[in-house]
Amino acid sequence: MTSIDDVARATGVSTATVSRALRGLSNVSESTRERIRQAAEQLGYVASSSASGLASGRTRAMGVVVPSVSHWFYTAVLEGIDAELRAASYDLILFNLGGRNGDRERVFHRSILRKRTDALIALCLDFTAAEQEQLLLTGHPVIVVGGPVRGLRHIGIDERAVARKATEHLIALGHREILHLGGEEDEWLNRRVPIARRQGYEDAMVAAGIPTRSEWALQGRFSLAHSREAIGGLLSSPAPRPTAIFAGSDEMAIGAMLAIREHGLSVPHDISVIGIDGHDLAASFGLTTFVQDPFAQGSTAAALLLDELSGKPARTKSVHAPTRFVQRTSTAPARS
Amino acid sequence: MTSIDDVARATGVSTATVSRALRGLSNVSESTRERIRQAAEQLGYVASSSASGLASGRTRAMGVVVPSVSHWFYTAVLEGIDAELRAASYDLILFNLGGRNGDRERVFHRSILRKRTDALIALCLDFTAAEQEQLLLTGHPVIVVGGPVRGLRHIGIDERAVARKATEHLIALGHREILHLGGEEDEWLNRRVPIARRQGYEDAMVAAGIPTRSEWALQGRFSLAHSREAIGGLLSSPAPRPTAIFAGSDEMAIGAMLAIREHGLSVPHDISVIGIDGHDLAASFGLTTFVQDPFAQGSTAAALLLDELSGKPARTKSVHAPTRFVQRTSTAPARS
DNA sequence: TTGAAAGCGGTACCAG
DNA sequence: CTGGTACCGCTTTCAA
Repeated sequence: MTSIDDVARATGVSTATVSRALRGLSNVSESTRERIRQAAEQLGYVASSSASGLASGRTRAMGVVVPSVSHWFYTAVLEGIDAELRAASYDLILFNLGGRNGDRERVFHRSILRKRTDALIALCLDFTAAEQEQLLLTGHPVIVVGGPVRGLRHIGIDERAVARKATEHLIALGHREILHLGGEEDEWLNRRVPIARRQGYEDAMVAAGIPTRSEWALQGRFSLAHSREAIGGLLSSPAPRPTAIFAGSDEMAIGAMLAIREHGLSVPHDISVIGIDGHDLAASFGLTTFVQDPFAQGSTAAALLLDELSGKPARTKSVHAPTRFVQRTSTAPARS
Repeated sequence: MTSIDDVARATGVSTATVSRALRGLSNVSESTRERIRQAAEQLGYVASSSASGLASGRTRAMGVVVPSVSHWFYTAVLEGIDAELRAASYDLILFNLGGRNGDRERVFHRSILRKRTDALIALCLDFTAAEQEQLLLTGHPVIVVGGPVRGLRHIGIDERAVARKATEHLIALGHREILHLGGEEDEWLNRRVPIARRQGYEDAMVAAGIPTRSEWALQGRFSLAHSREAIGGLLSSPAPRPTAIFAGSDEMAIGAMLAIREHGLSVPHDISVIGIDGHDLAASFGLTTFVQDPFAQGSTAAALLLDELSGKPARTKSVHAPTRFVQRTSTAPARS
């Protein structure tokens, strides 16, 4: 493997100059720089990240901690982060907590703290106090994307407010029998998201003076299949039917729509459905929803950290990402 | 940041011994090892990956090159790889080529070759001769998951054979008017996958003596939305309708099913649909398909590279991953 | 079983 | 603008 010495030898300058030239530092004459560049290119020289990391204390890599990689939201954020990092030629190290059974403990200890990254982005994760302490100990800038985490700044939509607005849309259409299909309020994830969305629903109901019924709080576990089953079960039962459903995510909303159609009912004629997210599939299903832009959230977060790494002052406060209401064909006025 | 010297000082042994003890090498007495372990734990010491990488020549990280991260197949493979790496406490560095406009060139040069990884897994990518050469130059073991690449070993299903079997299923049901909804045969991806799937379709048709029609080769671009539109367009036109559709992926198949239903037709009564993949959504839509297991493919690939890194002899030949036929409700006998 | 010391391949400070 | 040269923090012979 060709090293910096080879390049130095080939060009007749010192390794110090080669290093400076190749990194684009200013104090190198253009002619030397060009000569060095050519030699490096010709020899196929690429600096070892271990060596430069050790010497400079900067790894030029960013860590991204995700609860899983197979959900629309996570992958979209990941793409956004990646786009930004790629532009800055930073590498992306993926720390997958691996769902509920991939022990966080070890991932945390072995990898994240291994000084392999200059900064960290966490997706929709809640951290224990101990974990947060460890994170701060690394001295790396950290930011959370997706769900608020006490003690850490984050960027994400105002979950509760958006959920409220979505529910209000249904209420404004004259619906009062509104079911809430919620995500799992589970410990290993950031439970604050599904909780906030449920609360937004309740806010709207309370404000409109509509009583909520416990049997109309269904669990869709953020999954299309589970939601389909849950709503299917309801429709098969003799229980009273809602005239509208507010789902805590588009995937759940679509699952509900499938179930409704399978029962020979029509969306929105018999039951209106609204979601939150702006999932890829939403348009294909004609789902009315509040669209958020996870790609932008990811790239914003990455850009922010990159800025800090290059010396700009840190912004410690959290940011609310925008959402946009998109009316499609899954919601309609309640039949009187 | 606590370094190995701190631990050495705290325990009164040399850094060499600390290093050996913490890495579990055999030539350290159990008592010393335990003492060192405790001190390390207590001080919160974690070895710097840059330093150990530089000294040992091993980074304990694996690179994964993906064309994008937001498709079912890629994320599933990624999860599989990750599970394996996590178990071996290897880190995963994600190299996202970023679709068609994220310049591969730079990603390749700057990152992959930066000696940041010990091995490389490429998903469904075709490489130029130059790229392959660079890969080999790194001296790292490489494997491809998903689509065959000339010159590199790979693990993936037998695309052509599976496509043929899927089509034969339709033929066996008495269908002759079979449309093929194919993926994009695009340069920046591994075009061999969609091509092989189309060829499998043609193989089956030819073998059954059924002429193929050019107007029944539609482009679904591996996307649900595009497929829905393509099939929707066909059904809106006065063109003759097929009695069955073989889609080159489940996502495309589902798009087709949506379009068919939107046109007031029934699946499978009016049109049968079959896919390939075993996508998460397939079950919810009752899609008959050939299921593959990308998670397993990913973990197999990772395990194989890990083995080689730990000295086991390399297996240079490619492997065909298994598929499983799953009959659901989207296919039925042709009406006579 | 343990220690001493020479690197690993760059970076960055200090001279010139 | 360029060169000399201590490190960076760990691994790995080689000796003891």
